Amino acid sequence: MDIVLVEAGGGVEVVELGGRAEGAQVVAWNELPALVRRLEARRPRWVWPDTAAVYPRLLAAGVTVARAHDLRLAHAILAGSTYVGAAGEQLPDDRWARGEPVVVDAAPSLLDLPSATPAVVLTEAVAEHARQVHAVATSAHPDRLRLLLAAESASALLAAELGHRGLPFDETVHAARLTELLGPKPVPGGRPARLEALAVRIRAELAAPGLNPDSPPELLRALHTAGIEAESTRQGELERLDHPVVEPLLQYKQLARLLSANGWAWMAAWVREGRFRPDYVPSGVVTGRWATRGGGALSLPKQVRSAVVAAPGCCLVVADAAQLEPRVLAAMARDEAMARASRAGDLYQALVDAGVMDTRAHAKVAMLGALYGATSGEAGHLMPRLLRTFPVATGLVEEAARTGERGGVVTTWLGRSSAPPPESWHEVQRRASLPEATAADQRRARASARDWGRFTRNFVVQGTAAEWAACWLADLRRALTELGEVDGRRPVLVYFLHDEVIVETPEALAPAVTDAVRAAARRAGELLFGRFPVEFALEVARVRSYADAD
DNA sequence: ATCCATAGCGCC
DNA sequence: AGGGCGCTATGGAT
Repeated sequence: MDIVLVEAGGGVEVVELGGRAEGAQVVAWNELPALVRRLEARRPRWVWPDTAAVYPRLLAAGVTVARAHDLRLAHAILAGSTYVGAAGEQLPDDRWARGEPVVVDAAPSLLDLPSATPAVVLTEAVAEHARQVHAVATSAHPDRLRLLLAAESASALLAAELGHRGLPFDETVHAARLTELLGPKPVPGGRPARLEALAVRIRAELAAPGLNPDSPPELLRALHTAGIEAESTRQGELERLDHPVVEPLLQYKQLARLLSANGWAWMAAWVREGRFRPDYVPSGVVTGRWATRGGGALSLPKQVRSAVVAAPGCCLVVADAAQLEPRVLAAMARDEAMARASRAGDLYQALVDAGVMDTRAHAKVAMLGALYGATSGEAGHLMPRLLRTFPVATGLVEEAARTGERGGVVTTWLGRSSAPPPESWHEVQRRASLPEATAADQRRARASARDWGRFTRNFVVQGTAAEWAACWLADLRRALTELGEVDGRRPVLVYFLHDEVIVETPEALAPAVTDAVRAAARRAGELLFGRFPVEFALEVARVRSYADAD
């Protein structure tokens, strides 16, 4: 059963599609939670313009829903997908994908406040939904697209739930860590004591009294003045220098980074009542990965993870998919040899055991090089062996690269297509083919063609890996609701990071959660790739603190 | 005062 | 000359 829900005026309009109920119900926002709770018992799919605009308000009222169809996210996928044929032309209105108002209910008066969320009349939402259903049904892969849209919408629900629930975060632990490393919390705008002490040493070593080590240009000039030849102030380059300033400078940079990215100000802004609540943006990345807005949740440094501690009586089940992208590539390419390696557990070690690579480190560099399009250095050197060993899998990414170099569009396994290159890209290519083109024009064109090729090469793998992860999440989210509760607490997802999840659970349910996480990974593999025998290995840890997970 | 690009570093 | 991001501080431009 599908129920379409749109915001209308000060409330919402709700209608059941294909149901017996005549017409739509109009309810005020404060009546909505009760209505949703009542209808949810019938396990509907909620069809709405934008999960991010509606669901947080329901969560705030204590209401969760099991299934949804996000018209905005679905539109973005379908309008660009090469799987969608002529029906795609009926999805021209990009306002759907951007979450902008599609139709405004009434002529705005001077007193109307601008709405933060799209105003869509019910008939428009119903019509858009019908267009999307038709586009899927008439596509080259209806089953894949249906799976993708379901997983995408489930991700949207989960993203709102994660933002609402937050990641358990012990401010006392983090504050103690900051004080230990940086010194006591400074006055606003001031430098912590340990950082200031390092700055003093740096200035002395470089004989640069007024130097602000936070300024890369200033620092570079000071290095030059001191007779140190460096091209940049990057860590990797500083490490190679032989000079007494290097040690305090590297320490300074590391601590300054901690202070600015995850210091006291960060904690005050993003941690409340023992929970870190970032703002997740599912599909915020072109490849379909999640992004975040504020809080930097997708780069929670290892240094900070000791403060992520489960509530009393609970523990964290931390699971991450080992070498997800190569496994995904093996499956989508139907590469039997690489699939065999995937079943060995550690895919990189399997390459060593098979005599393909001499060390695990080399195997990893070579594999990532193939996914990213490395041409030089160590990875470039190891590439020929990989091409010979896995011609099918590497052939798939090579082909994706060539498509991109020609300015073409590539598509993930479930049907997300890359955007075509911008007009400026074509312009560069055109200029190089003119009779009067210079050698520089041609060099530039070749370089930008290769750049776009590396993008499309990685897009198909990174994008399909994101699809696997979304299916994994969706199944896990559902499975966790069936595990019951202990002392009023039930297992819940609290974090997601590309190929890694954290479930906070009562201790007693941790074994069941571990099973559910593994079962969900198996099911995700089957949902995407059927019976093709690729194994999606998980590393699962049961810990009190996130820092103990690896 | 505010916007924008860059450098640098964190994560996958 | 290795893909995708977010974030902060800086410094020049407006």
